Amino acid sequence: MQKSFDFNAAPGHLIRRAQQLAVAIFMSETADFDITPVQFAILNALLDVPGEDQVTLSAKVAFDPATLGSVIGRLEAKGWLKRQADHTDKRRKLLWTTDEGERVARDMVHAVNTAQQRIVSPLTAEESAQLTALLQKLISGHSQPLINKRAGEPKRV
Amino acid sequence: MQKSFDFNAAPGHLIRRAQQLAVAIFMSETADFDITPVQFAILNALLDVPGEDQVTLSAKVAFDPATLGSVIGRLEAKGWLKRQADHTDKRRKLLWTTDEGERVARDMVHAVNTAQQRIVSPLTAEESAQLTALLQKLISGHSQPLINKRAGEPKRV
DNA sequence: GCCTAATAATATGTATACTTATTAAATTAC
DNA sequence: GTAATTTAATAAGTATACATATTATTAGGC
Repeated sequence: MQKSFDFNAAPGHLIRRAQQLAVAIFMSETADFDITPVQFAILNALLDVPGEDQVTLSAKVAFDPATLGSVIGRLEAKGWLKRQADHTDKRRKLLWTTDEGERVARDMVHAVNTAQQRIVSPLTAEESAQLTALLQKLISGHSQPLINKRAGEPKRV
Repeated sequence: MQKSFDFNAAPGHLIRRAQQLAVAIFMSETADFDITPVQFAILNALLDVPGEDQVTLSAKVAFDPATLGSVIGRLEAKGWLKRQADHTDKRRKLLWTTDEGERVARDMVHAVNTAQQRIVSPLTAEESAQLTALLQKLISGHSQPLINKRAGEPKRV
């Protein structure tokens, strides 16, 4: 009772633990595919919009562009994705899934869905829908500072 | 509409984004202290139970023990925490905050509370309480597989 | 049209996060 | 009471995650 700060009631702590669980469940459900949640997200996004550049993709799946580069490098090494220079704008590199990458992503969808269900399995269907709605509201409410994070923060010199 | 998998409705994706936001908000609120959420959690836990060993502490704040070791190393380097061998059980190392570590942790409590409020600021008070309750239920519902993760998972050979 | 701004990608460095392996010490099995 | 098991901590390796810096290229200001 003399706690300086109660972690069990702190949203930040609860979210961190939920994230731990979600990743662990995802990894156990997709163990046969040797892939991470982040890698699947990229592959999946490219199924919808093939030939996207890295910056646009990073915004869509909410990744840091610097991190995305290394993740893409691993996906390329696995042969699931290809990088190709844009002839119109030589700074950009466009991304495509390979045939195998596409096959793997589609084969995984069932396991990914199972993982999502397992994550919320302690909740009732109604509670699960509530949680989703609350998280969506929380995220969209912060979308401004996320997008313009750097511009909004004063530089410490 | 031809999405293979809809991330915007997937709990795993929403939780990951919430975690991103929570960390970013924590870091911006506590920028003056040069500390991370994880480091504060450890310091704070030691205020309540000084002289705890790393394994017990890692279970309490839900960290991987291997990760905890490196985090503690950084806290020790900053002079906020001390490691001391247990004379009864020489395998164990007991942890104490230093005077400065304790002072920093207490000075931070206000900023940490502000961060927690900012995280849920897009929600009403009622929604925020709902989210907390749902996350708590989700986490406690998974606590068994978390604690006995290795024992519960069949080894792939 | 040229010089400056901004942008895409990469590189670098720090900090989680987890797995597996290793080492030292304690516990248990017998 | 010694051997096998278990445990605490550390080490090594991979994968996010982000800030900052660098490089190449494009766009804008004039």
